[in-house]
Formats: sequence, C-alpha cells, structure tokens
Amino acid sequence: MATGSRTARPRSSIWLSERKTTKRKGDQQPVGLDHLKIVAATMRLLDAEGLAGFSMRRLAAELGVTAMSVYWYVETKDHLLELALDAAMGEIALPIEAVGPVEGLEHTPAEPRDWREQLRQVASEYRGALVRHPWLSALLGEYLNIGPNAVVFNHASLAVMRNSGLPDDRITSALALVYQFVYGFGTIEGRFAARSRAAGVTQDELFHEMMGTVEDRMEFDEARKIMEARGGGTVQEMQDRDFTFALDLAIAGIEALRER
Amino acid sequence: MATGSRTARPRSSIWLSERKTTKRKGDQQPVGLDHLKIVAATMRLLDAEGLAGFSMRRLAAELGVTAMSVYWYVETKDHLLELALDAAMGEIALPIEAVGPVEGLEHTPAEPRDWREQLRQVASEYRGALVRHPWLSALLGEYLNIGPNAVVFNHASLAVMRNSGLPDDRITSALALVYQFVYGFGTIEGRFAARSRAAGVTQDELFHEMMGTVEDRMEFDEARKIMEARGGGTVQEMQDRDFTFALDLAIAGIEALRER
DNA sequence: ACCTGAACACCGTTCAAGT
DNA sequence: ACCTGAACACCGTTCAAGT
Repeated sequence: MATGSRTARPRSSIWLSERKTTKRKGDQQPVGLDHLKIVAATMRLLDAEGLAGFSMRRLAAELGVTAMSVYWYVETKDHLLELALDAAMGEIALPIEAVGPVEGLEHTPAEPRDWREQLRQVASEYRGALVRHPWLSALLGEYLNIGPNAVVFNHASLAVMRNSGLPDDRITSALALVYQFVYGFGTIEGRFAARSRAAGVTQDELFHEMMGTVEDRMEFDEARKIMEARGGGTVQEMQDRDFTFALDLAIAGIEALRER
Repeated sequence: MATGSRTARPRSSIWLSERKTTKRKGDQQPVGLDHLKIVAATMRLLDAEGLAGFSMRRLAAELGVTAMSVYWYVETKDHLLELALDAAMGEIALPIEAVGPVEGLEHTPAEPRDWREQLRQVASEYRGALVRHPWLSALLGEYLNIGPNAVVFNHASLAVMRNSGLPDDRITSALALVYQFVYGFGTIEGRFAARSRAAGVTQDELFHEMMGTVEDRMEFDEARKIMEARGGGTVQEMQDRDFTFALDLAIAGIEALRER
C-alpha cells in the first residue's frame, strides 16, 4: 500500500531518527499549533476523507494555517502519518493482565483471566481500531509500526500468547496466525464500511447490490449455498459471527497442537 | 491502502462497468500498444518501482509513447491497476482438483489429494504472489478483486474448504482465517523483501540491523527469548517455518471444531 | 521561534487537434 | 482508429523571506 508520497526510495522511520524537539522553552508565546493538535486533525481528516483524500494542504486548511506551517512541527508527510499510525495503535485497550503493573493503580485483579479471553479482547480491540480507521490498514502495510504504542501492543500480545501453553518456538507462528487474520479481516470490514458510507447507502444495501451484480454475471451454485448457509441477519451480524468463529478455530488449533 | 488517486469519492470497478472494446476490426494497422502490453509493462514497473513510484507518465515513457496514449486503451489509472491486480491473481496456480474439468485435458487424476494438501498449495501460491508483487497487497485492500481470475480463485478456495468436513455455515469463517492470515503474512513478507532490496542489503542484514536498533532502545526480556527460541537460520527459513506452522494451527483448528 | 509566499518538479485527467 | 500537446487543478517539499 502506498501512500501518495512521491519517491519509491526508502525513508527512515520517524522512530529510527532523531525527533524534532517539540518542547517549548520557557514562556515563549504558545501559538495555536502543536504535535497533538496536528495529529488529531490528521486523524479526523483521514477518518472523514480517507488516505487518498488527505494532503498536507488540506490539513493546513483544516488548521486554518498556510500549507507550510505544519512543516515546522513535522519533517515530512510520512512522519506525520507514522504519528497517526501509532496514535491509532494507542486506542487499542489491552488486557491489564498483559501490560504489567500500572502506575498509580493499587492492585491488579487477583484472578487473571484465561488467556483465551485476553486474546479475544486484544483481537476484538484491534479489529475495532481497523474498522474505525480504515486508513490504519494501509499505514500498517506501509510503515514499520514500531512506535511506542505499537511496542506496548506487541509486548502485551506476546504476554498473552505465552500463557497459551505453546512452546516458545511456536509463539511467533501463533501470533502471526491470529493477528494477521485480524488485520486482514479488519481491513476488508473497514473498507466495506467506508465504501458504503461514501456511497451513502447502508452496508446491507451495498451487500445485496453487490451480490446481485455478481450473481447476474455467472452461475454460483456452491457459492450461493454457502452464502445462504452463512445465514440471515445483517452484514454486521454475519461479520461478527465469522470473526468469532474464526478466532475459535485459531484457538482450537493452538490447543490441539499445544502438546506435540 | 490508498493509491495516488486524487479523489476520495468511490469510482466503480472496471469489472462492474462496460469495458472499452479492445477488439480491432479487420486489418486496420495494428499499432504497438494493446491491453496485454500495457498491463505487462504496468506489472513490470510496479515490481521495479513500487506502487508509489508508478505513474501514468512513467508507464507511457516505458512504452515509448506519450502520456495520454495509454488512455486510449484504459479509462483511468484505477482501472489499469485493477487489471494488474487480476493479472497477479491469475498467477496463482490452483489445485486441479478444485477447478473442475479442464478444457482439452483428457482426465483429472483418479485420486484427488487430501484437502489439507490442496489448501497448503493454494496458501503457498497466494503467499508467493504477494511476495513476488509487493504492490498486490495494497491493491487487494483498495479494489474489489472481483475480476475473472479472482472469481476462479475464490471458487477454487471454496471447493477446497468444502472438503474439510466443516458444516456449511462455518466455511466462510475458515476461509477468512486462512486467507486473511496468508494475506497479512505475505504482505509483511513482501514489504520486508522490497525494503531490503531498496536499501541494497540482504534480508538478514536488514533483520539484524533492525533488531539492533530496537534492542538498544528498550529492555526486551521475553521478546528476546521468543526470538531466540524462534531459532537460527536465515530470515527466509524463519518465515517458512512460521508460515508452515501457522497453517498447521489453522488446519488443526478446523479438524478440532469439525464435529461440534 | 514560528509562519508565509513563491517556486520546483511532479501528479491524473480533459480537451482540441493532428494523422 | 490511434496518438499528441497544451492546459488544468492538484500534489510534497525547498527556500528565502517576513515578524
């Protein structure tokens, strides 16, 4: 996935380079702009217009400022998008059992939940972020995702999976199976939602329209049977069922191969 | 993933609209350009420069023609990319057992292979396409993927999974688990390969460099243990092992939940 | 320290014109 | 039927200049 950046040459990640200092010294007049505001406006714009509709000039206009002002705070568009990416990763609520003792919290619950429950929580939260922010998927494909929030996320994911009973040398595989699944699932779910929003129809209307065009075109004997078995209800209900059961499959697989 | 297209408004897929007729009538002078040549050059350019480096003007230059000539054959850049997407889908070799009787072939093998073997073949082929063409992932996220080759691919995937013994209403879940995993896995694998190519270093060099920077930054107790357990060998070997075992996990899950 | 304006080298695409 | 050239409305980013 590529963003609108011009060159194909690799640029270093913002997390691998010296950051511009944002700290304001003393009581210099605090102006309207700062990192936080810029990233927030970026995410708002990305949510509303999509990655293709986002530009530094649009962002500047949104902030009521000239195109180049943003560049005082941010080195390039790519760096800004990496900041938005990590901010989105920060929205994923992690199981307290997996993040270690929290500053200012008296005690973590005495009885940590089962690893399956924790896994389901992270998966569901990750899925939610991907659907809320359809641009997140593209940025995850484009950048390294090694910002501070991503590091915490990876750490917690690892902690959860280590409680599954899998031997150490299988953990990365299991993590890949679960999180790549969630990534792919959340990607198409988010895109479908965005597509229906952009077209001004409900997801269900769009779904039936698409099924119609495809069915018209060719005979879909088995496929139709499967779609019917997949069952009634709204698109949202189908997606929830598919997601839940796929996760059950992954967990069952982990349990089955745990002992070998 | 968004391409470099300018608007955020949805445009209809090439597969849902009337195609431009490419057929040349009679013996009109056959010029140098045609659909096949354009798509082939597009894929070559995408492989070499990446999605961000691709432009209609670059393509035209590659074809030794003016920027606007391509537009005689192709409506928009998006349509062209959809053609490249489906062409890439066409590279995925499908198990003969799953595609039905083939025109001109005398007989399909009397003994169809186990569904697990067939699934492993499709998964491996899909992975290969994603790694060979790192731009494929972004296009899959951006467009509908309902071209002729995608339809055959979906049909075959369905046929394989129907032999797993899962009840009909669980098939879409299992398909999602397996293919979204492969999609995600192939995406990062392809990006990593492209990144190392662009940086002019081997994958192993890039891997150690990245591990170094990350390790320097923070204490990685469990993470390091996992990485060490994941074991020796090249990046390629690690990826192959992870991929194979993750697929084993998914298959084991399907087998485990088959009867419920 | 922060913001602006003009400029450069690019885009995708339209449109009128050539052969 | 096919290809060109100029033009339009955009990009990300540099750079010199303002306050």
